[in-house]
Amino acid sequence: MLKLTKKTDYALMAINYMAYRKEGFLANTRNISETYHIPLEQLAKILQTLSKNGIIVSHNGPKGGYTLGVDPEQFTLGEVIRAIEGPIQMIRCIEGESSCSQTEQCTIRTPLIKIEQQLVDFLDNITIDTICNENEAIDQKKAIRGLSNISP
Amino acid sequence: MLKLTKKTDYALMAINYMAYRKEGFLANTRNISETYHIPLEQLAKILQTLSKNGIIVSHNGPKGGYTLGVDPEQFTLGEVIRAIEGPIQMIRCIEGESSCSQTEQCTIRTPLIKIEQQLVDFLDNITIDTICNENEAIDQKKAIRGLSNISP
DNA sequence: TTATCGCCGATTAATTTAGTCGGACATAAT
DNA sequence: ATTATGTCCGACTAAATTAATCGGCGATAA
Ligand code: FES
Ligand code: FES
Repeated sequence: MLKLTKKTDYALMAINYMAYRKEGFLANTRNISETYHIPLEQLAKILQTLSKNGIIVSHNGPKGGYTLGVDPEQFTLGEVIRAIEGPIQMIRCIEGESSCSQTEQCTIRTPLIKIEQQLVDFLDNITIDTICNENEAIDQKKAIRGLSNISP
Repeated sequence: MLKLTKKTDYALMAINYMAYRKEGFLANTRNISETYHIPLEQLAKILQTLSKNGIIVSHNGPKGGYTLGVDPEQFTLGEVIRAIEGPIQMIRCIEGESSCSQTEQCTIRTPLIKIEQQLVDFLDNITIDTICNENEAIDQKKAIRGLSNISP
């Protein structure tokens, strides 16, 4: 049903949690886990993946945690999905690898690849702030914007 | 990974098989199954579902089979997906039913529903002929169009 | 030097998707 | 009428994917 994975859900929540925070704020796994009732161990894994992909930045040791590593207004939903779930693919039979028994006579593959590309473009045009904007952090955001508008 | 189900794949292949056929042509499950190497029993199920949704029309008895029940230039990919896989939903937590343990404090649900709606609109604007056009049936199609162009 | 954090591989459990089985009903041809 | 060939339908098993857990390591601020 073209569903996003629960992992992606969690990832987006975590990113949202970190977005538009004060300089120096560190989000740790436990806090996020408790805030959203996400299983700790699983969230840890997800954050590690995000970190490995540079989407968030890790700070080790006690009082450590994570910081958002990208600009919510530049970074897109498509990239988050790819980081967590791997490449976006509507069709399952990729050229070369793991071809299904239909690959030879499949008539719908080529046209679906084009549609898939449009889907990817669509997701790559949805910035993270579209998702983060609808909650309380919006106030902080406005404050930040107000500041940066002083020196145009 | 926003993947389409194999069932949908099969459904699209079958629809493609039936599209732009001569008046009176009946496609039977066995033929389609052998042409594309789709497991017979499974294809049968899929065709029954399509039939129940009016996408194809069934003709019982020997020499029976199926006929396309919709206009490939009017009918969309979104409707096929819905017929086979149920409603398109990126997010898994639907209001009321089966709420996950995050529903209460989930910050990403509302914005994702909007994005999901855009996705649905996108799929509802892709007509079946976009998928069927890229193969040999195109000749037949042109012939049909040529005929109908005689009397504008 | 220790308690608190992130890091990682492997494993198990749950859910979803794929494919199968067995038997009913419809009908055209013999 | 009987038969062969087709659709129809529910329940079932198998495979694949996703969700969640476990156990132990490494970094570092207090
Ligand atoms: S179903 Fe595998 S290539 Fe189309
Ligand atoms: S994860 Fe269930 S509502 Fe968002």
